[in-house]
Amino acid sequence: MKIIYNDGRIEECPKENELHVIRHTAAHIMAQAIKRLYPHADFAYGPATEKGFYYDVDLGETKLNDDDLERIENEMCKIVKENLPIRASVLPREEAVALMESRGEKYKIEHIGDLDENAQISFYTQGEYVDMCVGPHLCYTKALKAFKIMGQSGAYWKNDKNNTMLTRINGIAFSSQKELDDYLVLLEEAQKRDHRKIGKEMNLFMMSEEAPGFPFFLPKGMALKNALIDYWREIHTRQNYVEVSTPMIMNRHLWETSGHWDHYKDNMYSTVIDEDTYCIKPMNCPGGVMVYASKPHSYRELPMRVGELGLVHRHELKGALHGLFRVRCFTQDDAHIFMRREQITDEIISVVDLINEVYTKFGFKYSVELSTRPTDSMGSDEDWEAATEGLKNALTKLNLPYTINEGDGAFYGPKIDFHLEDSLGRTWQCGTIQLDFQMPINFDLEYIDENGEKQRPIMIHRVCFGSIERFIGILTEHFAGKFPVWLAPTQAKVLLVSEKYSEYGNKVYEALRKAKVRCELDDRNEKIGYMVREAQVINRIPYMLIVGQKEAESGTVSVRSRDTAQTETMPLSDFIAKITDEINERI
RNA sequence: GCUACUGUGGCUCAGCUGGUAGAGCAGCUCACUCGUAAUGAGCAGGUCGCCCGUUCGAAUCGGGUCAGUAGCUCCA
Repeated sequence: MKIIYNDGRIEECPKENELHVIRHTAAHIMAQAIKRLYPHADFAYGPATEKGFYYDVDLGETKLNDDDLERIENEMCKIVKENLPIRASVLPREEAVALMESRGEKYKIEHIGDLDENAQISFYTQGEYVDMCVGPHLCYTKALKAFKIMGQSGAYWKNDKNNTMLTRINGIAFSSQKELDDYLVLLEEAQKRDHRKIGKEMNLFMMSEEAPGFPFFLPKGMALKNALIDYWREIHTRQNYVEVSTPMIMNRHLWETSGHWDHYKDNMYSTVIDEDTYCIKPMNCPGGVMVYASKPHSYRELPMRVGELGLVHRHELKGALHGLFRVRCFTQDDAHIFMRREQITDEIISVVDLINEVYTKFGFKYSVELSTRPTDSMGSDEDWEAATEGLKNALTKLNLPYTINEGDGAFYGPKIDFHLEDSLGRTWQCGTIQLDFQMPINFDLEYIDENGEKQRPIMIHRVCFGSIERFIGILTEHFAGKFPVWLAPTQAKVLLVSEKYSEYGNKVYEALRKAKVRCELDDRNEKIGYMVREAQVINRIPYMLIVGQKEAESGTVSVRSRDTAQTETMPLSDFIAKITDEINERI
């Protein structure tokens, strides 16, 4: 595949850049199509992305509907057919501005203003269309083989909500029609794993118009959540964490001390009690801090690891809500670690190890970000510097690759964030480790050192799952609802071949219950195929125990596996031993 | 909060240009007592998210509002 660079060179495209160039050219061709249909369109940015491409365009008062998008796509096809040559050119700054002015491209002019003074400003031309762009691009419009417009949305100029709202039209492009078709099939498959859909099918959770963003956990979802919590308690006890529970509602005064009132009040729910303002906790830290402050501490107690499964409420913008991924109330598997300065690196390493252990257990791939000081924050530059260095040191020591997310830290400290992918490849922050020098100052926390002197502890705020709700969403999509036995809401279901065997079926069911297996009995007058389908396909139950004459006579069960659809007949006691082993796999 | 779109029985959906709703699944009842991805028949279930308006008449048109979807902004 030949491509043209902005200095006019035409060369073979490195394989790894092909898709990017194809998508970037697709963006230009789309812009050209838009300009033909809407001559008043002003273009902003139109990059290739990881999945496709988009162009942000100012259409003034014009609103687009689906038919309009189809028209744009058709016009793109025409441009491809016209097989226009794509040419590059470079202009000095003034001429570049003049050219863009003559074409009424105000965003491009503003863009030139943002560029380095000596920057070469290059343009790509195809037919009547000219775009300011560094390239490279395909050499002919016909070289674009496969693309599709996927939708539109609003987007702010320069991603700043104080700027004009532009129309973002996004699409996907591939090097062949087959790859495009494959991708669309993949998308369909991914949608089948959507936790909102599976959550409904499996009766895990529900939402109500009466409580937007506040999920209801149904019995099945609660079983899953509790299994996850059991696991969490086991590993945290092993790591010498203790657990507390602190109040959901506390006086506004406390939130002023912690700094939440100043930095976070737009996201906090509050209420009036006896003429005083009380806030519903958006975070657990002040509670944890109060527990620490409730008595004096010796350096011998440090590091002190205090866990709390805290239900927090945050007023998130309604447009941001998304199934279990973005909700207004969620359970944080929180912990606050109080420690001495010299313990920072070791503690962070041990928390990273723990998070890694958990994610590895589920087979998750994750990415790590280091988020630094935001504009709206508190504390001295030195403390922020030291805290950020502390996190960096730990990451370096662990040899963990990470990217830096400038200005995305918490208002009280920098953080290491762990991101997990959903079925569509969108990433969601789950685990986070935040180093905090501020809260101990605000609450005047101290411990007595080996010389009998008062010292200020440092705090870590950390979560593994992040939000149990979000984590369950990720888990659901990761496993497509086919949870491992130890997590599955229902682990085994007894299916009767006919009512005649209900006595033996009940015996099997009771034996399973006694063995602490989460189980059900299907004694409806239905064909076995019907019950199997429901248990395996809809409810995704790991084991179906088919019970009929044969089994009743021999004291066995026919075990059908959800994952292999194979059946194996074994004595009931053998099955109980087998499933008990699998339930214990969580440890 | 912003942009576009969507909103019909528990679930998935049909209902063309306005004449007061239809299917499949699930549920219930009955028959069949059945061996591993849907047995058959019958019954019941909706003032079409909500409010206002246009009209002789609105699930269908207009406005508002609430909720949801995709993305933006923001965030676990």
